[in-house]
Amino acid sequence: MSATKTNQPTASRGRPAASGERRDEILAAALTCFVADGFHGTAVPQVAKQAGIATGTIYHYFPSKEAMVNALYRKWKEAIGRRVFTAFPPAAHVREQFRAVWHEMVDFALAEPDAFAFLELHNHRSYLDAESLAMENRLKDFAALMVQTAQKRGEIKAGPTSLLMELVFGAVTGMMRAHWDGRFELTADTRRVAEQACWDTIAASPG
Amino acid sequence: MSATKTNQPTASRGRPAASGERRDEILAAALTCFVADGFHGTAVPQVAKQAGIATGTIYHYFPSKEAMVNALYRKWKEAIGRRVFTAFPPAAHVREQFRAVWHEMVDFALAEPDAFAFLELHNHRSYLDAESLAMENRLKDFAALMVQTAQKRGEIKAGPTSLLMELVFGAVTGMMRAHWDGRFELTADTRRVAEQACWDTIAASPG
DNA sequence: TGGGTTTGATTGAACGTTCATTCGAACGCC
DNA sequence: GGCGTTCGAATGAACGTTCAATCAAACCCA
Repeated sequence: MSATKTNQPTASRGRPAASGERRDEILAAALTCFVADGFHGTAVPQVAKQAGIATGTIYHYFPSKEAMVNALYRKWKEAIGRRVFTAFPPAAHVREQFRAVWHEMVDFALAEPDAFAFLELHNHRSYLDAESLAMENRLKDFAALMVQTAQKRGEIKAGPTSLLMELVFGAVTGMMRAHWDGRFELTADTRRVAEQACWDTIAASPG
Repeated sequence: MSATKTNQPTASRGRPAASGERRDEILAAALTCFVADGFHGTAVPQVAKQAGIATGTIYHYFPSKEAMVNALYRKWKEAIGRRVFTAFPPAAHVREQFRAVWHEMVDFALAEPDAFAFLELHNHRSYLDAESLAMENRLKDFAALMVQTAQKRGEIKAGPTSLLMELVFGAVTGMMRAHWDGRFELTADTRRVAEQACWDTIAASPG
């Protein structure tokens, strides 16, 4: 009948998880919570509960809640970046390059809806650090190169490269949001229409 | 030497503000805070400080923080809705209707950047009530009617009406975000290019 | 191989802080 | 004088974070 302020043993502990596995479980739980309630709207114990672990364990893997959200952001920003970069056909015509990148992005969004929603549907500025924000630009610089090259050839509209890119990024984001909200269904046919529509956005005017 | 737990008088109080004025001041302060830090990232005393009033005064005008954010959302969603509806030329050709609506939205975004950013750049689902969310749909139903009519005439691409609308809404949102992030400048020329690009998104394919 | 030791992952109660909200006193105006 | 408005300290719940205790596994030397 110890009345000490220390904890009493209740369940199994001390068993280490396979390396890196526990960390990923925490990030997965955090993703679910952040997508539902946002960063500030999610409590750390809530993430722990979602992951099925104790609150303290989170701090064994991340020094702070902020470090955790930054790790999560980088993980998925890197994932989508690698996918797009890998799918990019350097030798193909711009129209083909665009199609490949566009479908890769949508494939990613459909395969990892929470990750896509977290990356694109939230305002991260108040808690992401400089390095995390820099990753965003690396992806966009790559896309800018593709667009700029095609602009010089007259295959894509003249005007600020960033404008054209953001119009398409924004369109895809809006499309995915509406799809998840159930405002329309994203069938193979619909995808084809949407891809063509996005290309028409930046394609050199028909005259 | 009163050691009571009540407060001592320090500054002027009790002076009533003109009717409705104080309420608007609070909403303006809340908008600034919510855009910067998000709803959950903003403390009520922070809003009070921004408004230059005491914390308690906020609760004279709003029963809770949640009621406040809902009032803010409705105020600006109604404002942009009224502007778009007023600017809409019912007798004009679809191309002209689209141009009018598009520029009205961008005008609003430039005139009220915080309001636009708050409405479109944040994920509201966790704190908006049903009535607030319903306002969103009323605006979109109106736009859907314009698009659907033109689709039947073959002036706009075939496909889910919502898809085409969301592509354009998303594109405009992405464009404004990039503009405010300083990724390009939104000059009169750029606006013209962007408007045409958005029209090309939904316009019936050149063939 | 076996018994003692070290390692480090895990726990959850506790801590100090901050949050949304309350409330009684103070104030200006009718 | 009383009513509507304003104030800001008080309140208790919830927050992010800490940490001593715990135990399973890995390790070590016989």
